[in-house]
Amino acid sequence: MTDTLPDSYRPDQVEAKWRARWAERGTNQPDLDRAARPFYNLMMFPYPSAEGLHVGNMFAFTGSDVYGRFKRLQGYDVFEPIGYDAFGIHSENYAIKVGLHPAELIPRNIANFRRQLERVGGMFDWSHTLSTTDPAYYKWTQWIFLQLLKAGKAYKKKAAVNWCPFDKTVLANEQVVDGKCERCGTAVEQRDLEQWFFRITEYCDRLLANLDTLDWSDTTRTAQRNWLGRSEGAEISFEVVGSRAGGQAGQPLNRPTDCPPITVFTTRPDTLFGATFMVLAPEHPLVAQLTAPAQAIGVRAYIEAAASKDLVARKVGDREKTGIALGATAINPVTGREIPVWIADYVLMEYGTGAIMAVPAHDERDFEFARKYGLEILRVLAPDSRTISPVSSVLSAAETETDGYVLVNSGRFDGFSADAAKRSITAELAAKGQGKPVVQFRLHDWCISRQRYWGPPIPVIYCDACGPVPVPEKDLPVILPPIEDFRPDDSGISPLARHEEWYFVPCPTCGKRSRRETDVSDTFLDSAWYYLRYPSSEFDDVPFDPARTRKWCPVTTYIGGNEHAVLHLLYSRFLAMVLKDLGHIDFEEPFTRFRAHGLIVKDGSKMSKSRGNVVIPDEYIAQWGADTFRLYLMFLGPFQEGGDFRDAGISGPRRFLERVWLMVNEVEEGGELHKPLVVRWHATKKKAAEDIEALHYNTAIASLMELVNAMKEAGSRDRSIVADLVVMLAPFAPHFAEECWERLGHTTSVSDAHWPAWDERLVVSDEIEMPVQIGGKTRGRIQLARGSDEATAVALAQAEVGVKRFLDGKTIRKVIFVQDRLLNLVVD
RNA sequence: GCGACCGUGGCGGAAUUGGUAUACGCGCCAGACUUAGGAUCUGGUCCCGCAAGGGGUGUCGGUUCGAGUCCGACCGGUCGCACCA
Repeated sequence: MTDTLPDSYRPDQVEAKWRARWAERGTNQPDLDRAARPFYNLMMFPYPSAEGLHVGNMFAFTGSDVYGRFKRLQGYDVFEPIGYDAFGIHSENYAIKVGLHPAELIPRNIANFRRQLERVGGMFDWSHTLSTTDPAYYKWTQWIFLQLLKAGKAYKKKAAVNWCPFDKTVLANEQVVDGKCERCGTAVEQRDLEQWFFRITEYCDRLLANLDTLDWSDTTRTAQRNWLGRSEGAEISFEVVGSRAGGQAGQPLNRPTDCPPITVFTTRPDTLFGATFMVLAPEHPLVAQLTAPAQAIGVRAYIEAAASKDLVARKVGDREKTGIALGATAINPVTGREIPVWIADYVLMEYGTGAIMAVPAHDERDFEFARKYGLEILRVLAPDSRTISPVSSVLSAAETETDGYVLVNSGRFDGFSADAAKRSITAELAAKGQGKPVVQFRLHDWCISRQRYWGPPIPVIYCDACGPVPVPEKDLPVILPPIEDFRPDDSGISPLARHEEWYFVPCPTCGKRSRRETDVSDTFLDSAWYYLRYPSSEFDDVPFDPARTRKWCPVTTYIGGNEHAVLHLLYSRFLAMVLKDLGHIDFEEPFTRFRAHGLIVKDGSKMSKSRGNVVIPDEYIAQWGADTFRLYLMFLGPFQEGGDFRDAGISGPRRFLERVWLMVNEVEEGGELHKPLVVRWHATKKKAAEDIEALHYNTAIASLMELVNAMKEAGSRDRSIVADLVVMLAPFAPHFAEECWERLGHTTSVSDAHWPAWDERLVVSDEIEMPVQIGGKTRGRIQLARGSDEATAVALAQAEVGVKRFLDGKTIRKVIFVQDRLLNLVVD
């Protein structure tokens, strides 16, 4: 056990020694049941790719680890787990590409990840690791699905989905970028499939309201707010005229029919007088009834063309608007005028009611459409009601900047402000039963179905007699069968359906031969609850033990990438709310504090395989050691902003460690310390602590370097200072600090030391060198006692050389004195 | 298009409430020690100028005794979202 290392700093030996000791001693395993001050330090678990951890992962994990180690030095019982988000399309596609089975690849990748994670010195509790692909884990993912199903929060419906013909699977809207599959770049189509959904939209209000209570970075909260997309407005009903009920031919136009009114959602009920036509989404259920016979052929062709596009292509904003009139008219409820009804694919069935009232004068899209098809444009907002002629003014573009405008061409509402008109018009419509105030969200229900292999099977059985039957909890997990032919085909049926022994099962209710659900669930479901599993990972009879969960959850601090600011974090929040409502947990916000880290770039551009600038950390760690590598990553830029990885920079942190190493090995006892060094010492203890708490690791490290520089300058290797330095370095360079700590005579781990206390009276010196400015320009300096207010007198008496000549022939008009900061003499 | 953020030496980056611009590190220059150094140590390093001094934080303007910091306009960049009615 007394591994004697040479006097020169040999990172490879030091790090190997301490890795072994930590494992032997269980240094990084808090007692989860008895911890007095639990601190759950979570980082986003990685997808275990075949390439191994890249520098970006290392940066993120190290930054989180530094924070966890710091909290431990502050006396917390820090639980810092790590695991693997190993299910999902990414693994499956890679497996297909290299012709191996994911079940074979993933364990191999995980082993490699673990080796790297240990090598870099993370304070991970390996006794509580997990992989989402482990049946002991996904058993509970399936259990969660069943709880939602039981509670009516999961449902199945046929829905238009994005279909990637290459990956042969459904994609979430978020996975489609510019009409293309985010993974493979193939153009996405639209298909109708039966899908499982979670009712996240029921939680919109809570998801939004709680944001104000969270200690999260503003950018992340803003992103979530935008994603939820709350807007206030009104639903308005338009009676239909001149349509043909049931699409039958031969009835005269222009007479009321039994067609129900068209309901639209608008945020601008104040512009209702300017609604000169209506537009429905091509999929709108009333389209068939509203289509006049003369238009039937054209309308059908238009609908088919729209359906052949993917859902995202429909949403690309700069596309030219197209549409077709249905040959029906509706009645504007406030003007009584008949306005034509059109369909156009710029109106989306998924938002609002799938129908809009078009106000071309004040909406760019409607304006463009009206221009193209020669529809009436009627201005209803103007700077002043008297300056605008009552007839429609000619506009060259939609007038959308209408702050402070008032209504015109709006009958009895002329002169109303937009806000007043919104209220009044909505109220009037409501009184007539033709409208009501409505709040809309942009968020849709969460589609969790994936027609894929590599995921947890959704635990449902379809029986011809009993219908869909949930798999009984005692039968969980529904094991993902180890089939060889896991490739998806374009049938839209999961590969699992081809596996007959698995596919056909007796109905749990009646025992008849039935079929399993063959869709697997979204990877985001795996990751939406993993934080609950870590503290309880050794329990196999419950997903999360109540006592453990109460002690450790919610997560104290969560650090991760902003790319998950919306989906992962939103889904996790939603699931926590559901689990709380169902009585499984007693909190509804899973992550008390969230911070997003920055991105590491290489030579100014994002690292990517295609650019060929991906940095493999292993080589750097081998050459420089994990401690130097960690220190460098944390020093190269602000953690929350990321930075540029450049080879040259890494030698600085290494030299710094070498210097500290020398000090430790030549440490001196006792001796008197010069005041400036004492001040620097105490100031560093304070500043480094504050900086680490704020995740300003780069400046924390800089302050430690300054302390070392000050010691060198003073020729001091004082034992107390060196010991404090070692402790403060421990979060960044843990193996190094352990070795130094031992050499200083300690037998316990440096991670069980305490962050050095500072004396608040000693963090600033009592002598100040104060700048003296004349007219705002620094002309000299004076020595002054802290707290002194005699700067002016001192400056005039003491600073002849530097200051006086600037005062010759001038009058001092004003004296600006900021205590302990500066003196500014304003002259004429 | 909308939203958020950001422009500081040769480079990565520091700068409490507006208060000595460029901390810390890299690189570079000079010197020392060396058979040697791409090791180590010492000193220097925003620009112009011998100096006194002057200029300087993307550009232009404003507020202020004082602006990297606040306000307005513009230029450039990064990241989200994107026909959301």
